This record gives sequence, structure tokens and C-alpha cells, in this order.
Amino acid sequence: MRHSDRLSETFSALADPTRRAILARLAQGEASVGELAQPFRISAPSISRHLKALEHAKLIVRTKDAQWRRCRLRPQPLKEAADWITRYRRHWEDQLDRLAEYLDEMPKSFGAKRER
Amino acid sequence: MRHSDRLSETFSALADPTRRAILARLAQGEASVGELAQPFRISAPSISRHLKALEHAKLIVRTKDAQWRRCRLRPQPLKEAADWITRYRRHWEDQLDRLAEYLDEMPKSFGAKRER
DNA sequence: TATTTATTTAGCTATTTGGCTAATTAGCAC
DNA sequence: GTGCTAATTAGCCAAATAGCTAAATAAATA
Repeated sequence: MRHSDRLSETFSALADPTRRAILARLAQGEASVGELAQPFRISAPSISRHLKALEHAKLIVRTKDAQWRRCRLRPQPLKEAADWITRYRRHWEDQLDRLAEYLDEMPKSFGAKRER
Repeated sequence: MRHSDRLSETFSALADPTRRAILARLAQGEASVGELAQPFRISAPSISRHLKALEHAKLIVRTKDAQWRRCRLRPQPLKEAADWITRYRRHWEDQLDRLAEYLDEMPKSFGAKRER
């Protein structure tokens, strides 16, 4: 597609609930296109395009098996995306720390009781 | 925007290198719009639209400070995205295990030497 | 060979995206 | 007030997206 970099392509592929559901299904084992399409009210060509997007993003591979195409998950780009995001882990953990501190302050300001 | 669910909105916001660079900058501390725009060859209105996308995705907040808008990172959606992706952690770790096994097999098949 | 099944490609449409310039709003300083 | 700076909104354009139906391809089966 139009993405210059891998990470953009990965996040873009993940930015669709149908494609995420397909990946969730493939996490349980490989499946044919028809099996993947079955839970959705979407036409076969549309599913095919979603799979092409996932394949282009290297999130799946498709192999021929008689008249079926079996799809398999390729987790590598997921790892790269996770690596990118978790550089910010400290930030959300700090935020939770601040929330905890704030809750600890509550009783003083409002006289409410909190058990520890 | 047009996203029905939070996760799609988050991934969509992350699927752009300019927006990811802006988040990386904000990870070091808050900044005004002008400061955020400075490293890019992109017009101010385009930056403004990127910031609006990030704000809509709840990845940043903008507060008024005289004639400036100061932007701050909001890491919560990043945590949610990381939580989603890391459900697949097992898969990429398994994959690395298989790669390691494969490399261990190499010497037998090819007679190459590998230290352990 | 003809039929059926699985999947993709072609081509259409409507919507979204991301860039731009020009114009507008908002606050500060004179 | 006027002017300066910061930022946004309005409006244009080209490309991408996601859906659809109809047609094409490929393999198995009768």
C-alpha cells in the first residue's frame, strides 16, 4: 500500500476490527479464507482484500492447498509494534502511580474512609 | 473520526510516522504546537490536524496557555493497545524458540560449526 | 468435458486521509 | 485601537480505503 515504513503498515493493518478479529482467530491455528470469512457479514471479496492487507503487512502468510488458501499468523510485526509501544510503558505506569497517590490523598481532603 | 471502537482509533492514530514522532517528542515532556511542528517540513495546519487526530484518540490533551496550546501525552490508550498486542506475545516467543531450534539443527544438516 | 467450490480480480461508489494555501480567531505588546 | 505571533478553520485536491456486485481463475469431482 502507500506506507513507507513497516510500523505504519502494521498499525494501519491493526486499525480495523475485522482484521484484528481475523488475527485473533488465526492465533488459535491456521484457517482457510472461507473459515475466516464465516463469522462476518462481509462479502468474500472484502475479506480477500483484508487478507491481502494483512499479508502485505506480513502479519499472515497464505499458502495454497488444493483449492483452498490456508492462512497462518506471522507474529513478527506484532512484536515490533509491541516493542515500539512499550517504550512508553513507564508513562502509563507513572500515571497509575499518580492515581494511587491521589486516591491516598482522598481521605484527607474529603474525610472518606479507605482501607489499606 | 469514523472509528467505532477505541482500539481502531488508537492504532489508526499510530499508523503515521509524523504522529508517532510527535508522541515520542511529548514523551520527554509537554510542548507547544509550534515546538512540535518545528522538526517537520509540514505546514502548521497539517500539524494541527495531526494533533487533532491524537487528541481525538485521547493520546494527548491540549490546554490553553496564553496564545499557546501546550500538549501533553496521555498514555492510557497506549497501554490498551499494548495489552491487545501482547496477547500474542506467546506466538512470537514460540517463533523465536523454533528459530533457535532450527539454528541448533544447522550443523547436522550442513556440517557447519557452531559454538554453543 | 462440464459442474461445483474456493478464492481473487475488475471495476464501481462513497468516504476518509493528508497535504496545501488563504482566511480567521485569540492573546499579547505597543 | 494597530500590529505581531500562535494556532485553528475553511476549502481544495489527489490518493487511499472499504464496501459492493459481476466476472475470472483454479482445482476437485462427477
